[in-house]
Amino acid sequence: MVTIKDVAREAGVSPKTVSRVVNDDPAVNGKTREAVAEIIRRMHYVPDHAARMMRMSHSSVVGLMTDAVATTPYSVDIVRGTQAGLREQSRTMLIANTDGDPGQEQEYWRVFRAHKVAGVVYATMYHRPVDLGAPDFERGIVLANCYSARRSHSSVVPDDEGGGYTQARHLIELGHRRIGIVSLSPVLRATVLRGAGYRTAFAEGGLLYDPALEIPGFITRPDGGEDLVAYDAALGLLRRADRPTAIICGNDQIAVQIYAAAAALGLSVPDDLSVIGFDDMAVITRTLKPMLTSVALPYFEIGRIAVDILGRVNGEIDGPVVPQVLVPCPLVVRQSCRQLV
Amino acid sequence: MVTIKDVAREAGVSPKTVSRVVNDDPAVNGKTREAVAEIIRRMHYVPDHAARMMRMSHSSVVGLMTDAVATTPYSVDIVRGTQAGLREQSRTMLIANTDGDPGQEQEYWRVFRAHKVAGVVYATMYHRPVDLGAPDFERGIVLANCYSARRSHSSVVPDDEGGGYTQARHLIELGHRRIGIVSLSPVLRATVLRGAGYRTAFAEGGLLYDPALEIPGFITRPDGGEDLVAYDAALGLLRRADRPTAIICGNDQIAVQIYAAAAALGLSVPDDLSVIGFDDMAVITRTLKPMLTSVALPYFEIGRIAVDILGRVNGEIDGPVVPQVLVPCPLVVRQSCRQLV
DNA sequence: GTCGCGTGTGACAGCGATGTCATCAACGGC
DNA sequence: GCCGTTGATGACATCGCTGTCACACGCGAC
Repeated sequence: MVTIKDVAREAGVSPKTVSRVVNDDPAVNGKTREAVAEIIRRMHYVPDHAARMMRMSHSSVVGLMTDAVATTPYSVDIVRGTQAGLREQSRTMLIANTDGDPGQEQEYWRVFRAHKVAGVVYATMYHRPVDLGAPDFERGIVLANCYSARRSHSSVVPDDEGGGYTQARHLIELGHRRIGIVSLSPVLRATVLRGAGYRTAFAEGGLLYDPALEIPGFITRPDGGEDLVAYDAALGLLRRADRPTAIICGNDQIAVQIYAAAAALGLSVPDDLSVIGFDDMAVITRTLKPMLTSVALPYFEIGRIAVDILGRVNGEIDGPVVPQVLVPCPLVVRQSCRQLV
Repeated sequence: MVTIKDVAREAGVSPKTVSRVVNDDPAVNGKTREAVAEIIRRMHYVPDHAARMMRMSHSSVVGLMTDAVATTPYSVDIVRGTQAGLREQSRTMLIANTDGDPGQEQEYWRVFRAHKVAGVVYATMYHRPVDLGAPDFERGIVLANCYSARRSHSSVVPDDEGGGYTQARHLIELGHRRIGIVSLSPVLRATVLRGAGYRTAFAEGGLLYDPALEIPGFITRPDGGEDLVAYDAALGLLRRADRPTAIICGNDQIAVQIYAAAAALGLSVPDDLSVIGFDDMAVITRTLKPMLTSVALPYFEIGRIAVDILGRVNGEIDGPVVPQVLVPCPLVVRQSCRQLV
């Protein structure tokens, strides 16, 4: 390994001067700076992170602690967003996947402490409350896609209520008056919040919210697993005499089954039935025929913003430390919803 | 921060003894060990990674360099597998996403050098050749889901040919004799390899390979993007007088469109048409009605094995350094293929 | 009593970087 | 010609940890 001393010797200056050049200290003569910089390039000198970190007693690495985010298709974009945010700060990311196991989580908190990470983004796969169990960790922690019931940390979460409102509003604007809903498991926070959004939009549009038209598309089994029953839910809705002209889905997977149910009944999307998804998972929305209109979960943005907030919490970036950021869920219009005359 | 000296003072021993306890050096009296360990627990002492790394001049962190793996639903499992492998070695992972930009990649090689990472897993989203452009990096590098055309590094790749063989073989064993293929873009290596697999299985089963029955489901646009045209491809196949009884898909997204095309023609899966996918993306395979039989891309295993090979390359794990590992693609049987009488 | 040996422990140096403070040359003002 | 100031550079200590080597002690062999 080539060290600062090697460079210093080669350049005929002291190590401290090389250090100054590396760190853009203005108190270096232009000529010296040039010469040293050239030698650094030539020798491929890269300052040792460990030594630097030791001297400066904090690292340029941020920890990303997740239950399963980094490893499931649903919310990987949080990772991408986090990484993008960190890149702007020339930082890197140490990633820890706990698989939801508290033992592993405990272990990784130790790792993060050992690495003196500059902060931690704590992300979850589902939008839900978390309890961090007071890890004795001195640097900032920001929650992404989750929030602290005790309000102990700042959080960045999707605006599920707004997302639900957007879904319903879009259909209402297209002229739909009978709207069915095939929702996520009722135990999820997202379901509750979006339900509130639906009602607001319905009320605004002068529609009545009819509980008979809302059916869960997922049911949670006693063992914690989930069964996707959207197909049957959709059949139930579509066989009614007063068949809805549009269906709001709790996520894009539900939409897949609704397409199938509609096809089975000889109904065409969007001519006979409009469908709007949630999540905007490219793999599904762009694969279905016709392509699925959906409301996006802004995971990339969530990650990015979490990093920003983390900077504020640590006082490295100017700006207020807000307790919670609601990130809007934008509408992505494709071909699955039709304007009623 | 509580340091080794703090612990030493508290325990009334020298820092070196504390160090011995932390590192399980047997040359410590049982009583001393107990006492020191207790104090360590009580004070929440965590050895400083930077200092340790500096002293020992290598890190317990492995770099994961990817083009987009960490951030796309397709191949995130490589990340999970890598992490799982590292966990067994009590290591952690520094993650770098280049978005395919050589400038970023260059930058991250520097970061990895600065961190003195113990090695690098270089993973790509698609199975393809790569040219690492000789980064002056001293520790081991293992390629995951890609390989070096110049054979300069060990690689771990999916056995696409075997996967193709498995798809075809499964259908043949179920009695199918006319099998259509809706493949990935012909420019992909996977397409070529799987094609070879199909032919082998066809030959074994005494079937003729009919080029008219193989149609691309994706086409690559001049701008590099891809268009999913599997729906039309499927219609073409299914409207033939000598309609195939089964279709092999290049991936699971293609299967979605084939389901749709079949439904449009009033054909039922699997009664009138058997469909077998590739990739085994849970979001799709378990969402379709009926659930999709597919051949899995063993991304998790690839990541895991890559870490193992990395250990061998670095001489930390016993075992031969093989130039390439082909990881089998297992068949996952669900409900989309039917036995012909 | 001396020696050798094994066991447990500590003193000390040094890994590579940087903060602090000292040094030194050049220069303008008196 | 002297002094204070400014600008550029270097000497040195230090961050937390561990490898090396030395030392102290107890014990058995001669």
